[in-house]
This record gives sequence, C-alpha cells and structure tokens, in this order.
Amino acid sequence: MAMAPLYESQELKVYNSITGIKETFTPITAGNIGMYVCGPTVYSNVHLGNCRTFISFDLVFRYLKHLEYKVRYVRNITDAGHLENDSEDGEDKVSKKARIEQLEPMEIVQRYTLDFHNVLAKFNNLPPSIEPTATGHIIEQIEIIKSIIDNGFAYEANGSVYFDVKKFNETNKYGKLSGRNLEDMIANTRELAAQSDKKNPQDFALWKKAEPEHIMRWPSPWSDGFPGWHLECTAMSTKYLGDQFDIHGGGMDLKFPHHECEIAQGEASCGKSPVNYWMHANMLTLNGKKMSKSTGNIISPAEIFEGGNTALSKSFAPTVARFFILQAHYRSILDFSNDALEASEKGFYKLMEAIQTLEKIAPTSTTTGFAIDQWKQECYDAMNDDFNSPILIAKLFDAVKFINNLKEGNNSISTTDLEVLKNTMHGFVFDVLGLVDTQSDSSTSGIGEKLSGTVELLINLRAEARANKDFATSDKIRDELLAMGIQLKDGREGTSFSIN
RNA sequence: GGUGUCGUGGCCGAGUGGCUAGGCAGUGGUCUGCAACACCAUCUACAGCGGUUCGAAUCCGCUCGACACCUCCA
Repeated sequence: MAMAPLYESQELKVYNSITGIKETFTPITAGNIGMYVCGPTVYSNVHLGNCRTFISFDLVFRYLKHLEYKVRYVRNITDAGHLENDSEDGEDKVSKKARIEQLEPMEIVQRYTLDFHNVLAKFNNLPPSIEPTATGHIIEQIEIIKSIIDNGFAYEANGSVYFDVKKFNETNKYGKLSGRNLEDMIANTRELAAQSDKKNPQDFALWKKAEPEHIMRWPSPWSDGFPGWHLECTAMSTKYLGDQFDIHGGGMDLKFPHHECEIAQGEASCGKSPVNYWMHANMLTLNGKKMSKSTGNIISPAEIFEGGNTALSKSFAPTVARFFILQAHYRSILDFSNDALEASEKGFYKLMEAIQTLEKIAPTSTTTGFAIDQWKQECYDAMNDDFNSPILIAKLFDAVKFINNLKEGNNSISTTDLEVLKNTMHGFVFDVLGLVDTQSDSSTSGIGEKLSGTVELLINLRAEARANKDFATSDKIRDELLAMGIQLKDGREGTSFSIN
C-alpha cells in the first residue's frame, strides 16, 4: 500500500513573472513537472552571480523532488556563440575567446563547460536531468525557423532570417512577459544601425548568415550560418518538455529580450504559449552593482573557496556561500559583502552543530516541550510560499534553539517526536537546502578519525591538568588548539570540540 | 528618455493594514578555575512629506535616493 505523495498534502504557490502574482502551482500532468532553466554561455569562467541563479533553481528542483514530484529538469549549455551585440558586424563571443586564447572554439566550450560543472558540484547543485547543447540541436532549430516562416512570422533577407515582430504583434502580444508594448518600443528606438537587413529594429535574428571569417557555421536552407540567440532554448525546451511545459526559469536579466522572444517563437511556430510558470532569479550585486562579466564587477567561486580577492578577509567553504545565498529570497537582490558572508558562516556552523547535537540526544520524556508538528508544517509553509528559503532557515533556527535547550536539559522530547525532528531537520537542511556538513565529512574520513583521536588525547591531558589545578598547562592546550582552529567546549558531560 | 523594482534597526535579510521574523554584532545574567561554547533576558527599525483608516512600516500620492532592463550577461 503506497503512501500518497507528499505534494498532495502541500499547496505550493509560485510567483509567476508573467502575471506578477503568486499562483497555486498545478502541473500539466499530475505528479510530473517539466522545468527548463537557461544555462550559461560557456566562453569564460562562471562567477558567483551566475552561481546564484543556478543555486536558486537547484533549490526549486530539490524542493519539487522532496515533494515527490517526478521532475524533468532541462538546463542547456550555450556553446554556439551568440554575437556580442545587436549590430550586424558583432563578433561571436566563443570565437573571439578562441582567437584570444588561440584555441579551437570547441576547446573553449569544453574548458568552460568543465569549469561550470566543477563549480556547481562544489556548491552541491544536483545535475539537471538533461543538459543539451545548442550546437547539438541545429537541425531542430532549423525546423522551428521553417515553421515560423511557414506561419508568416519570419522573413529571409540576404541569407539571414528574422522574426517579424510587428507582424507577430498584429495577432499576438509581443512584450507580455516584460510588460512592454511594441508601440512604446518603436517610439523609443534609438537611431538605426548604419545598415540592416531587418524590417524593424525590434526584429530579432532566427538565423544569421556567417561572414567568411566566422568559424562556427552550419548549412541551412538560407545560408551557411548559425542560429539566432533566442532560438536554442525554444528548440531544446520543446524537444524535451513539449510545446507547453510547467516551469521556465532564468536570471532576471534574461527576461527581456531573451524570454520574450522565446514566447514569440513558441507562439509563432506552434500557436501556443510555451510556458505556464515563468520564474526569474534576481541578481547578486557587488558594491551595490550587478555582478557582470562585461563590467568585471565580479567575485569568482575560486576566490571564495581559496581566498585571494582583496574584498575577502578569508576563504569560505562552498556550502557557506550557498547558505549565504539561500538566506535571501531568490527574487530579491542580494548584495555580496565579506561581513555578510562572515555572519552567514557563523550562523551556518551553529546550525550544523545543532544537527550534530541532535544525533546525541536521547528521548527524555513521553512529552515534548515544543510543538513539533506545527513547526514542521511551518517549514513546509515557508517553502510552499514561493520557495521562501530565508523563512525556512528562520524556522530551522527555532529548532536549533530547542535542540540546544534539550542539550542543556532545559526541555524534553519524546521518542516519536525526536524521530520527526531528526527527519525534518535532515530533510530540509541536506535534501532541500542542499547544505553539506563539512565537519562531519572530515570526521568520518580516515584522517578525521586520527585527528579526533589526537584531540581526545589532548582533551584528556587537559582534564588531568585541570584536576591538578595546573591551569597554565590546561589553558595552553586550549588556547593553542583554538589558534589552530579547534575549539574545545566544556559541557556538563565533559569536553567536546569543533573545527572552525 | 521609456519600463519596472526597491529603500527595514550597527551589518545582512524576511514579512506585513493591528500579533517577537531569523542570522551576525552589542548589553546584562546563568554556566566556568578564568574563558569560549551553550542557555536566559534585552536595546537599536521600517527613506522623507502628505493622504485613506479606529489603527500603516504595510494601501494611495508626491519628493529624494538606489538598482535593473531597454546592447551580450544568471
């Protein structure tokens, strides 16, 4: 007899960017969810701002799975090399980087794809179900262009194909996601680029004819060239998730024009709006400004993990950076600073210590001085309210307080409640938030055991010294261990330690 | 210029028409040989000015400020 899936008992609300309100989430197919998130363009190392978006959607992915949905999570790799700007003679970013680094474009792609995977793995992001590449789906993109032309929403000019936004807007609404209307956009258009094959400046490329020096090129009915910037996501999302799917995510900066164009392409090719719920993760700022590759206002993950940036006083574990990010809501701008990260680090270790403490607690009573079931539901309520991880974390700290009180003997818990508390804490901290307890990891490894034994020995020596009132020796042991980052903790049941 | 978002206590950051968010830091206590840890208690708040309301930080208007998109960017 199978239990009912968890999602049946929880009502999930999701803020839908296209309607601007939180909506009750209902998947197209009960129990199944299709989610597409725009991945990176792999022409340079990811920075922390990029990571925030992917951590945000990793949280979504993890919570949906936790609710026992079957989720197909598709996240692309953009390896086709979009142009640097909207002018007609812009250089493709991947090719440019290849020229600078004197490598094949696909070597660039490979190098930075690996970097992307390595970094996200350090942040404990789950891999997506499918990670397709733009260059692996040229045929699909060409097919979509054909259907858009057949439906009268695109035109060919000099071997390139453009989406006819004005024509599209006569029957559909261009700008519904970003809250723009075409008339305003036309009225506010800056002066036209010198020469263009476009009928209107708002038109965007579906296919671009390659200049002779352009390395990345494919044959098509119109020219040897390469696909337009917005088309790959339409091709890959609909291929793996269908013409209509549940969730489409990405960074806020992709809302316009990228996602707007995806909607237009979807509607123009198959007559349906492709996405039910649009989700946009907000930006990570540094010094009050958006982290951005092009401006160089960046902190890299490596600088977090290993130090080396002047803005950082020390290095931080990846999971601490993840915790810092999850302490803000995904739709809020989050400002990065060393002070904020240090504050998060302390809170993080407090949380982890409480979880370790929880393992050692024995049920003390038949009653519990804490409303466990209510607390557990409040944790779910937080996540059900548009994935509100900061509130969830606040709730987890309520439990931390209770756990520490149990340790102090100031409160009691029953056997069944202890199980609920442990399972709920573990479920939310490790499965949903995806945090990693770095301390328990090291203590279970071989070197960890040896270190533990060594510290235990020192603890015993210190206990002897204290018994003999040889406080010079006992304090020396305590202070020098602390200087090495090992903190001794004198409790009512002897001394324990933690590694900072 | 157009569009939109935001402005919360020393810092970060939730939330919201009347009920303590939380973390970090601070203060007073308990514990300790002294500390640290932990626990208990506790102080700083909703940019400014008007309006609606029995009541607004929360709704409306204006002012100031910041940011984002309108070119590639998560």
